[in-house]
Amino acid sequence: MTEYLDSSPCPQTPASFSDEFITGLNPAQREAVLQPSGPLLVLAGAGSGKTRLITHRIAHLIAGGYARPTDILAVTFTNKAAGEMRERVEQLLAGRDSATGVVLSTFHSFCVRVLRAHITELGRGWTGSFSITDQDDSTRVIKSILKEMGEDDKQAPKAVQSLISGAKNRGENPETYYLSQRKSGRYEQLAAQVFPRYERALLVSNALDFDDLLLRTVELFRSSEKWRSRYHHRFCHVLVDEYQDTNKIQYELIRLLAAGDLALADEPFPSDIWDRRSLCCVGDDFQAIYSFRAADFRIMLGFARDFTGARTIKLEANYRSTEQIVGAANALIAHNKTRLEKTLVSVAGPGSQINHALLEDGEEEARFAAAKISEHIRREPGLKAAILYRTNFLSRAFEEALRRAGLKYQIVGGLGFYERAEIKDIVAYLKLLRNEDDSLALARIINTPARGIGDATLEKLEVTARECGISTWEAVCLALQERTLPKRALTALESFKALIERLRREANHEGVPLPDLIRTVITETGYEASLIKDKSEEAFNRRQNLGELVSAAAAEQGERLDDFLDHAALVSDQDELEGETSPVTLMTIHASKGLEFPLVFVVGLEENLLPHSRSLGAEEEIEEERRLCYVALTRAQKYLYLTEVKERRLYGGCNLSETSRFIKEIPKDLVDANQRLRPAA
DNA sequence: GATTTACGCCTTTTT
DNA sequence: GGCGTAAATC
Repeated sequence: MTEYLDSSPCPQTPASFSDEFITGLNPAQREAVLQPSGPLLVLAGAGSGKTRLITHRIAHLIAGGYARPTDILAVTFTNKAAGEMRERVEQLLAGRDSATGVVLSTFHSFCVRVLRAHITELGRGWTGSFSITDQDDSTRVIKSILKEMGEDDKQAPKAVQSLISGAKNRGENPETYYLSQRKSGRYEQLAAQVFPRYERALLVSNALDFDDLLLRTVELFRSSEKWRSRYHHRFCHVLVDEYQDTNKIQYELIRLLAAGDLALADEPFPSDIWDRRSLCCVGDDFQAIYSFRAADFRIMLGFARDFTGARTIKLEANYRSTEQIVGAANALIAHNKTRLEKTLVSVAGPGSQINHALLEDGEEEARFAAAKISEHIRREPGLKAAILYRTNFLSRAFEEALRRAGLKYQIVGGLGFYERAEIKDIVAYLKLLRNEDDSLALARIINTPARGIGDATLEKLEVTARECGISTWEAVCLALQERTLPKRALTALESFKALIERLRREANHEGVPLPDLIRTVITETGYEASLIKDKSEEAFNRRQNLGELVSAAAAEQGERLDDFLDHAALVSDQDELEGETSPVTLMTIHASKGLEFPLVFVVGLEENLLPHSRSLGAEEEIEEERRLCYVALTRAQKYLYLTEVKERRLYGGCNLSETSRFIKEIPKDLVDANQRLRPAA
């Protein structure tokens, strides 16, 4: 585990002025790059060169002598964004300085590193080998707590999980949440009851959920003067990407890093704290589409108030899209009340009109898209297209139509590699090897493959564990000692325990390469044998996936088990979207943020779909849907098609559709509404 | 303890 | 209309 803290405090006076990294930038971008100290908010409109700005700023800080690479922390929301930025900074500095020391990571992986090094000092019982619990597992824990409480509502686990997650991201703890929820709805009351038990369950498992990663890091910095000040002094230059998507905890973390001790008091910071440091937050309130995940773009709107002396720079030149597309997006977003003043101007020049088509039904809509894409590609070979929709179930019809049209496509979303059952199983074994108290991992694999330890046995072990306040693994050891279970169960448990201990010795043995360890786990546990026995095609695929897991471990030369597990927990499907080789990409609008395509279809532009029926309540929700539509439109570079349907089939039934209000908010003169599906050739 | 059948669900989801 | 979970059966 690499530690962050090993360097002396930040310098420094600039060695020499360098204008090397501002050539080719527009005046607003230059201003943002050439501001080496102080708080800076950059409002970066869609397609305004945000990544360019961040990477050039980092390069300038280093090459200009304002900072050493190790003084810089840049946080993003996805591993993909972090990776791309690292690559570009390295290119910019190629041959002279190295960007290797720059800490460029996601909020979550940054926090994991900090916590692996210091979490014991929180004194709450977690150790540095804590497990990371994903959303799926955390819902599972909540489900079992609810079951114990005699609550068997099917929606409850997910609802409660999201309420608890929301509460944690707002900085609430079980006590404050309980007090604030006395008079609220059913799920809220349930959540208030589950919350403390959930927290205890994670602690006993020596596990942290995604929210904890942020929360406990903030807790550590708040409680430990030493680490707060060490990290504050270490990172004099902090950059935050997608600032509109930060939540309260992330904001608190940024404050602690930027201001150190001063962040504890609820007072404005004196301006001299910025003498040798900077905080640069980059975002676009028009693209805030994650409030359902507790992100709060009002944090960004309050930047100037929070950081006195802050400068705000707007990047309003759009290099991506034609005038028509930018015009439509501007007109649409103008209908939102809560937003900062900002008008995107296309510098890409005029293009063709936006196309709007009203089709009979979903099938015709799909055929229309496929036909138009073929037509465009015939005219401009190599053109890349995207089909964007609000909800995943819309993808089906398009897949079918694209297949028939002979167009290759890729779908973003769905099950990621590390979300597949067989991968999660093997990862669960590995987690258990590192952290024996991980009762979630243990529950997952204790009878996978089947080894005669059934639900009844596991249930008894878990009850004992709960009653004694110990982990399930400890309960297994206890049961074996006291012989408190039927003979058959004990025999099965005995050999399970021996298996895990054997594997653990293997894992702790220095010099065993990780791929070999994973191979051993796959074979020794009988996992592979059970897949070989199963003659189905699915079992075959699973074996292939496990092979990929071994290759993934082999690809990272010399990676340790700890790092591999962290990687597996924090990597997402989004990150794997590389090499857009297919001519057509299908995805939700959410997944498309940050991407661009010459040809874009935004489909299903109907009331109840976009805006979604569940968002029709409050005005704020409609505004979020409008921002979602804004994100969709601004993905397009040259050609944009908006489609809707007269009759939409939902869950078997047929529904008459109504044109989305967002279509009506786009000026008519920008739109060619006479698009028809011509009979297929 | 494993296999089958029926029931009930159906927004988005950076980590 | 299709999928995943959960009770019911062998």
